[in-house]
Amino acid sequence: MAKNLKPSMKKIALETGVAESTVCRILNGQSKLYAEETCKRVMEAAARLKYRPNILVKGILSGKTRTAGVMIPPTATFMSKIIHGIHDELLAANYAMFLSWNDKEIASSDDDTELRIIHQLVDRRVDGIILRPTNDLVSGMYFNEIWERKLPLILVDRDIPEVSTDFIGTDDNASGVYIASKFIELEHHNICTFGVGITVNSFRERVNGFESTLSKDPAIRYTRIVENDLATAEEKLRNMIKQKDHPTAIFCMNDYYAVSAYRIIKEAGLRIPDDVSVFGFADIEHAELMSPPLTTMRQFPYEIGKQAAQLFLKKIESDATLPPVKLRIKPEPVFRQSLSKCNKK
Amino acid sequence: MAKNLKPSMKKIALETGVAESTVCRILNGQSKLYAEETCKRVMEAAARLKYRPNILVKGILSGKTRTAGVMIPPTATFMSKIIHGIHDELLAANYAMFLSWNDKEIASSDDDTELRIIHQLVDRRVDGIILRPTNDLVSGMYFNEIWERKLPLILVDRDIPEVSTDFIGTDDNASGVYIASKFIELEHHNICTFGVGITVNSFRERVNGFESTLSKDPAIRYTRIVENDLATAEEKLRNMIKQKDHPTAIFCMNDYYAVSAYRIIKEAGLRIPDDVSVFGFADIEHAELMSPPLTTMRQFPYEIGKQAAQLFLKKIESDATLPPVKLRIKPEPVFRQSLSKCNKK
DNA sequence: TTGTAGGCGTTATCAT
DNA sequence: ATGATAACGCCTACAA
Repeated sequence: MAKNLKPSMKKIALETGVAESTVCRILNGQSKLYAEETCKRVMEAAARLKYRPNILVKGILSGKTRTAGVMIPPTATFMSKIIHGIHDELLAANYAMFLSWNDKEIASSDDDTELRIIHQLVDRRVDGIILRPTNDLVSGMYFNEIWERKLPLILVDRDIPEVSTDFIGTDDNASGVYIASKFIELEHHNICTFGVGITVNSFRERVNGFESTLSKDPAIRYTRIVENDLATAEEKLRNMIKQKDHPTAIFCMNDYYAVSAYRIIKEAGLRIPDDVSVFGFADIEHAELMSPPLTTMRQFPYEIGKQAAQLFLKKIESDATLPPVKLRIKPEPVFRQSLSKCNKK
Repeated sequence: MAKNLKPSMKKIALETGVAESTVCRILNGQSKLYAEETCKRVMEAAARLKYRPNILVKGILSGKTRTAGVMIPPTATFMSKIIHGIHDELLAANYAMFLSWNDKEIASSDDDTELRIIHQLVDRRVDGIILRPTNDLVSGMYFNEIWERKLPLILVDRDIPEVSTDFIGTDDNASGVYIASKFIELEHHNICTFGVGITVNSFRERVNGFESTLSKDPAIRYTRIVENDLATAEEKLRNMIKQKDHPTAIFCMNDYYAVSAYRIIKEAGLRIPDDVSVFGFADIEHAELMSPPLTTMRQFPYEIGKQAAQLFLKKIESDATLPPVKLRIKPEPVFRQSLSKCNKK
């Protein structure tokens, strides 16, 4: 009977006795060209067969799939919110989103996950890619696969400095400056940073802004604890905090490290903020529930996602090669109870 | 010069002076059929042109895109973990994942987001769909679009009872039974539930198991507070808790409602668990940080996701129509400090 | 107002 | 050991 199994224009054409091109034009809104009677028959058949266009074909023909490849792990709320922003913006523009990621922290040379994912995306002819670099040592290797194909690439949250790509994230440097100024304003003179992963650009920027501000005041004693792994960092902080002249103010590279710092400070029998002030970064949910509630910087992940997707769409829909955009959204301090004026000496 | 802009088999064929079908076979691992020299030339050209196969075409030809449509909002950690499980399993099988969702709670009739998303997926010819129903009133409408095309559909977290589809989730009924038994064991005689959204099947199951167990003991006084909106539910609980004979044990439909219950109990000047015991559901992160730390049921979202994806793959890769699977993973109680023996009377 | 023909990139089939 | 051809579903020129 019906030769073709799946609904297609050909099948509609066969059933209605018109040419495929007729079906095509009617279904694509050029019905005014045709006799009302023909249109009706075609539309009716399409509805009856539950016809849906095959976008894969359009993709082949036009080279545009209205699809974005997104490589961001939804492992923390912060990241999920970025994805959320991207998603909403893409959906509004009727784009679909592939989501995939490699959540392994360490870049073992035999792990080709990133490459496999990029190939999955390229082979499906996504129009571009939005990704959050894991750290700047690894990711670079795979970027070639993207650039070689001249696919728009938008980085979020973490920039890769050596490379001129579009980037949407937080103004980390300014944040570091802000927090340092705050510590100075509160008369702290013995200060340290605490965190893991200096190969992550956002952390580096925070530290840079922070240190450059502190260094203006020669009376300040400063120690940087940003190690390659948490255990080492914790060990260092534990040792410092035991000393009589321990730091009175700690800038934690993010709120998770602040949780860790809290524990170390409390174990040493010190109080927050009376003995040690703590400033976090990111404003994760339980920052508010910590005791005392953590003072931290609130970022705008949903907004970052939205902006990233908007830029993505702009890049795609203008054929011209636009110069790379770097957008750093200013975070907002959230003052709670982990910060006070220096009580010491 | 090179006529075609993008790398393709045709282009490789042109550059190397062989036929397209030759290129095709060599690139698909049938090189032993050919002269070494030819293979080398073709491979070299492919590498030089950075050739990547166009999977869209394979999709058209084979009807298989190695792609899943996933409709789950990564709005809570629980859901992100489900997505994580699905992702890992799909990636291992070299499937790609479209992710999209409608996070509007209320089903306004002019909101066609769900339908639009399903069309996005269908039009891109996904091999099947994994989704978490928002509630059983709404989603049904759109399922037709999926069934009509005989696409495998796997439900996660929330089943839709009237419908015989594959489902992977938590054993909610057994959980309700368990918690009720626990309350009875702790000699509570005045008990209530607290939550929002009885049109959500998982909640209904929890309540069913809970109530059916309680009803075996006629000495127990029981009130169900499961309303259509949070404000109403809170109002009811607030009123109850003020009474002299307030409930001494509350089963919250999930941990978020437990947060709300905690506040109401504390505002009434009562202590947890001395005056009122609270049992949550889901084990969200800050359950542990609440004061007192919340006793709750831990679910296994990552596992749910993995199982869902495995089932998805099984459905797709066997042509036969398998009977629907319903898998309910048993959650695990996590005892912390919000639960105690009844002190009253 | 409608139809025909060719092509997009790949593969399977049937030659040579 | 290699080529030619048709087909997948859709679209665009170019007829008629």
